[in-house]
Amino acid sequence: MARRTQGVSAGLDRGRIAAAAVALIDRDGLEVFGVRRLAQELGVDPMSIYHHVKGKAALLDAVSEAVLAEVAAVPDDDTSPGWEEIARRTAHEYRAMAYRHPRIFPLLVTRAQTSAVAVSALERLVTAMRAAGVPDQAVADAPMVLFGFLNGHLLARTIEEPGAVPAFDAAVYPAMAALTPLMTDFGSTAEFDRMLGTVLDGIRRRAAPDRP
Amino acid sequence: MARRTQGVSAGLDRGRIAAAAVALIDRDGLEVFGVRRLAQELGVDPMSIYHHVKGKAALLDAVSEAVLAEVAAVPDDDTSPGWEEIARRTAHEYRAMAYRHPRIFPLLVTRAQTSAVAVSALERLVTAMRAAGVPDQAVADAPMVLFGFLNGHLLARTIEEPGAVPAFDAAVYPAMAALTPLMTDFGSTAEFDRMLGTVLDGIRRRAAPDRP
DNA sequence: CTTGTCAAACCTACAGTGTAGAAACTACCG
DNA sequence: CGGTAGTTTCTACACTGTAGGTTTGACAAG
Repeated sequence: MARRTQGVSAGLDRGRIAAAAVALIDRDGLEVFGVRRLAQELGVDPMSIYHHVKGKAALLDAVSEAVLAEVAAVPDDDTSPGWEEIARRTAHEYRAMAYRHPRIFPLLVTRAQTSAVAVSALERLVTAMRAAGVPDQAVADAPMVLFGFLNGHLLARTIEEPGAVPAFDAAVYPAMAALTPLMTDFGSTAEFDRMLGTVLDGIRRRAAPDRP
Repeated sequence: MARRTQGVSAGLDRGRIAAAAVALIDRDGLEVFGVRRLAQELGVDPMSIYHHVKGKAALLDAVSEAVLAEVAAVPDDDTSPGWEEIARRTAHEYRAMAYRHPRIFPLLVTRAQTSAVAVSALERLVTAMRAAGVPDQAVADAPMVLFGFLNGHLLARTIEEPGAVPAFDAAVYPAMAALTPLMTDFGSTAEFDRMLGTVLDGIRRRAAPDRP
């Protein structure tokens, strides 16, 4: 048992701890995740972690913050993309993150998101919408509607096993059963894009209220 | 300490246990909820619960099932409401349930919903849409989009303390800060109705694809 | 070189958890 | 009366988060 000696630094800090925790949860899942396991993975005493993170709740905050930070960079490559394009790209980045960390995503959505990366993503979208002359109320609502949908939808996909198309009893639920052939792309990019498009349609409708 | 004698029935069953658990979580919260507390509330030994429910996970399943069952009855009072009306009513029932049990709702959305009440609600909506001649793909997508939004949006409301309007630093996030006056109805019925309307607009657009 | 201070890591211990396994008790059926 | 089935309780165990105290090395001042 290779024990560390006391007092000598193990190079721990919030970032390294969070990164290790992310990897560990990705591998083994949230249910069995704990301070002791994480410490073992880091080759460190469990209590050492508590010198950098206040408690388990703060540890999970750090994890969700680290994962959310991955989605920060929506590239501003071309010239002022327009708000729909920004929304679409951000949504796809967000989705990619969720699929990269399916066992962490439930953690993300059950915590309030006030971190800098989250807010700055909203700021970018909202700025573009105002620049396009969208009415203020529609602008204010748009990110809430969009991320409401994203969180709920992606949560449903990350909970289930991948490729789990539900089966409905045709005798009791004939309509649902009849539609199951159209749900076989459950979890696919195409399905996501279609539903995202539906939500964006709704937002666009409110963005230009002088259309029928 | 009034102990029960062994062997004599305490009238336990899955339903009573679930109901007590719901009340307990509503009162004290999910974090401190446990088998021992629940047993004490029921005046029963902790292990007695395990004879009716397989484990803690199954117990939480029962809780979420019980809460979801509250939303079962969307009244069919008037004559064939039309799918938009059905969707709107179901959404409001669902929201009311979420606000009745804010500490349980996070549990609901992190579990796959295959229970009878959940599916039959979908069946009703989907049947109405087909009867209205909506294209099949739009029908199949509609409940996923709707409940995706509902779960995500309501989750965000139930996590936060009620009436918590976020404050943004105007120097860093000018657009978000400028819009905060329009977010003061955070969590209100009016806000919900507006955003629900946005999503339904999107669904309606896909339901009638021959409009521009 | 000595001494003091500080931060980082470790060790110990404790209350609390979910739950496996067995024992105790009642009720019913023959 | 005896057996059997069904509930409830008892006991015990491995495990959790974490409070409190101890050890160690690094660095600066005297």
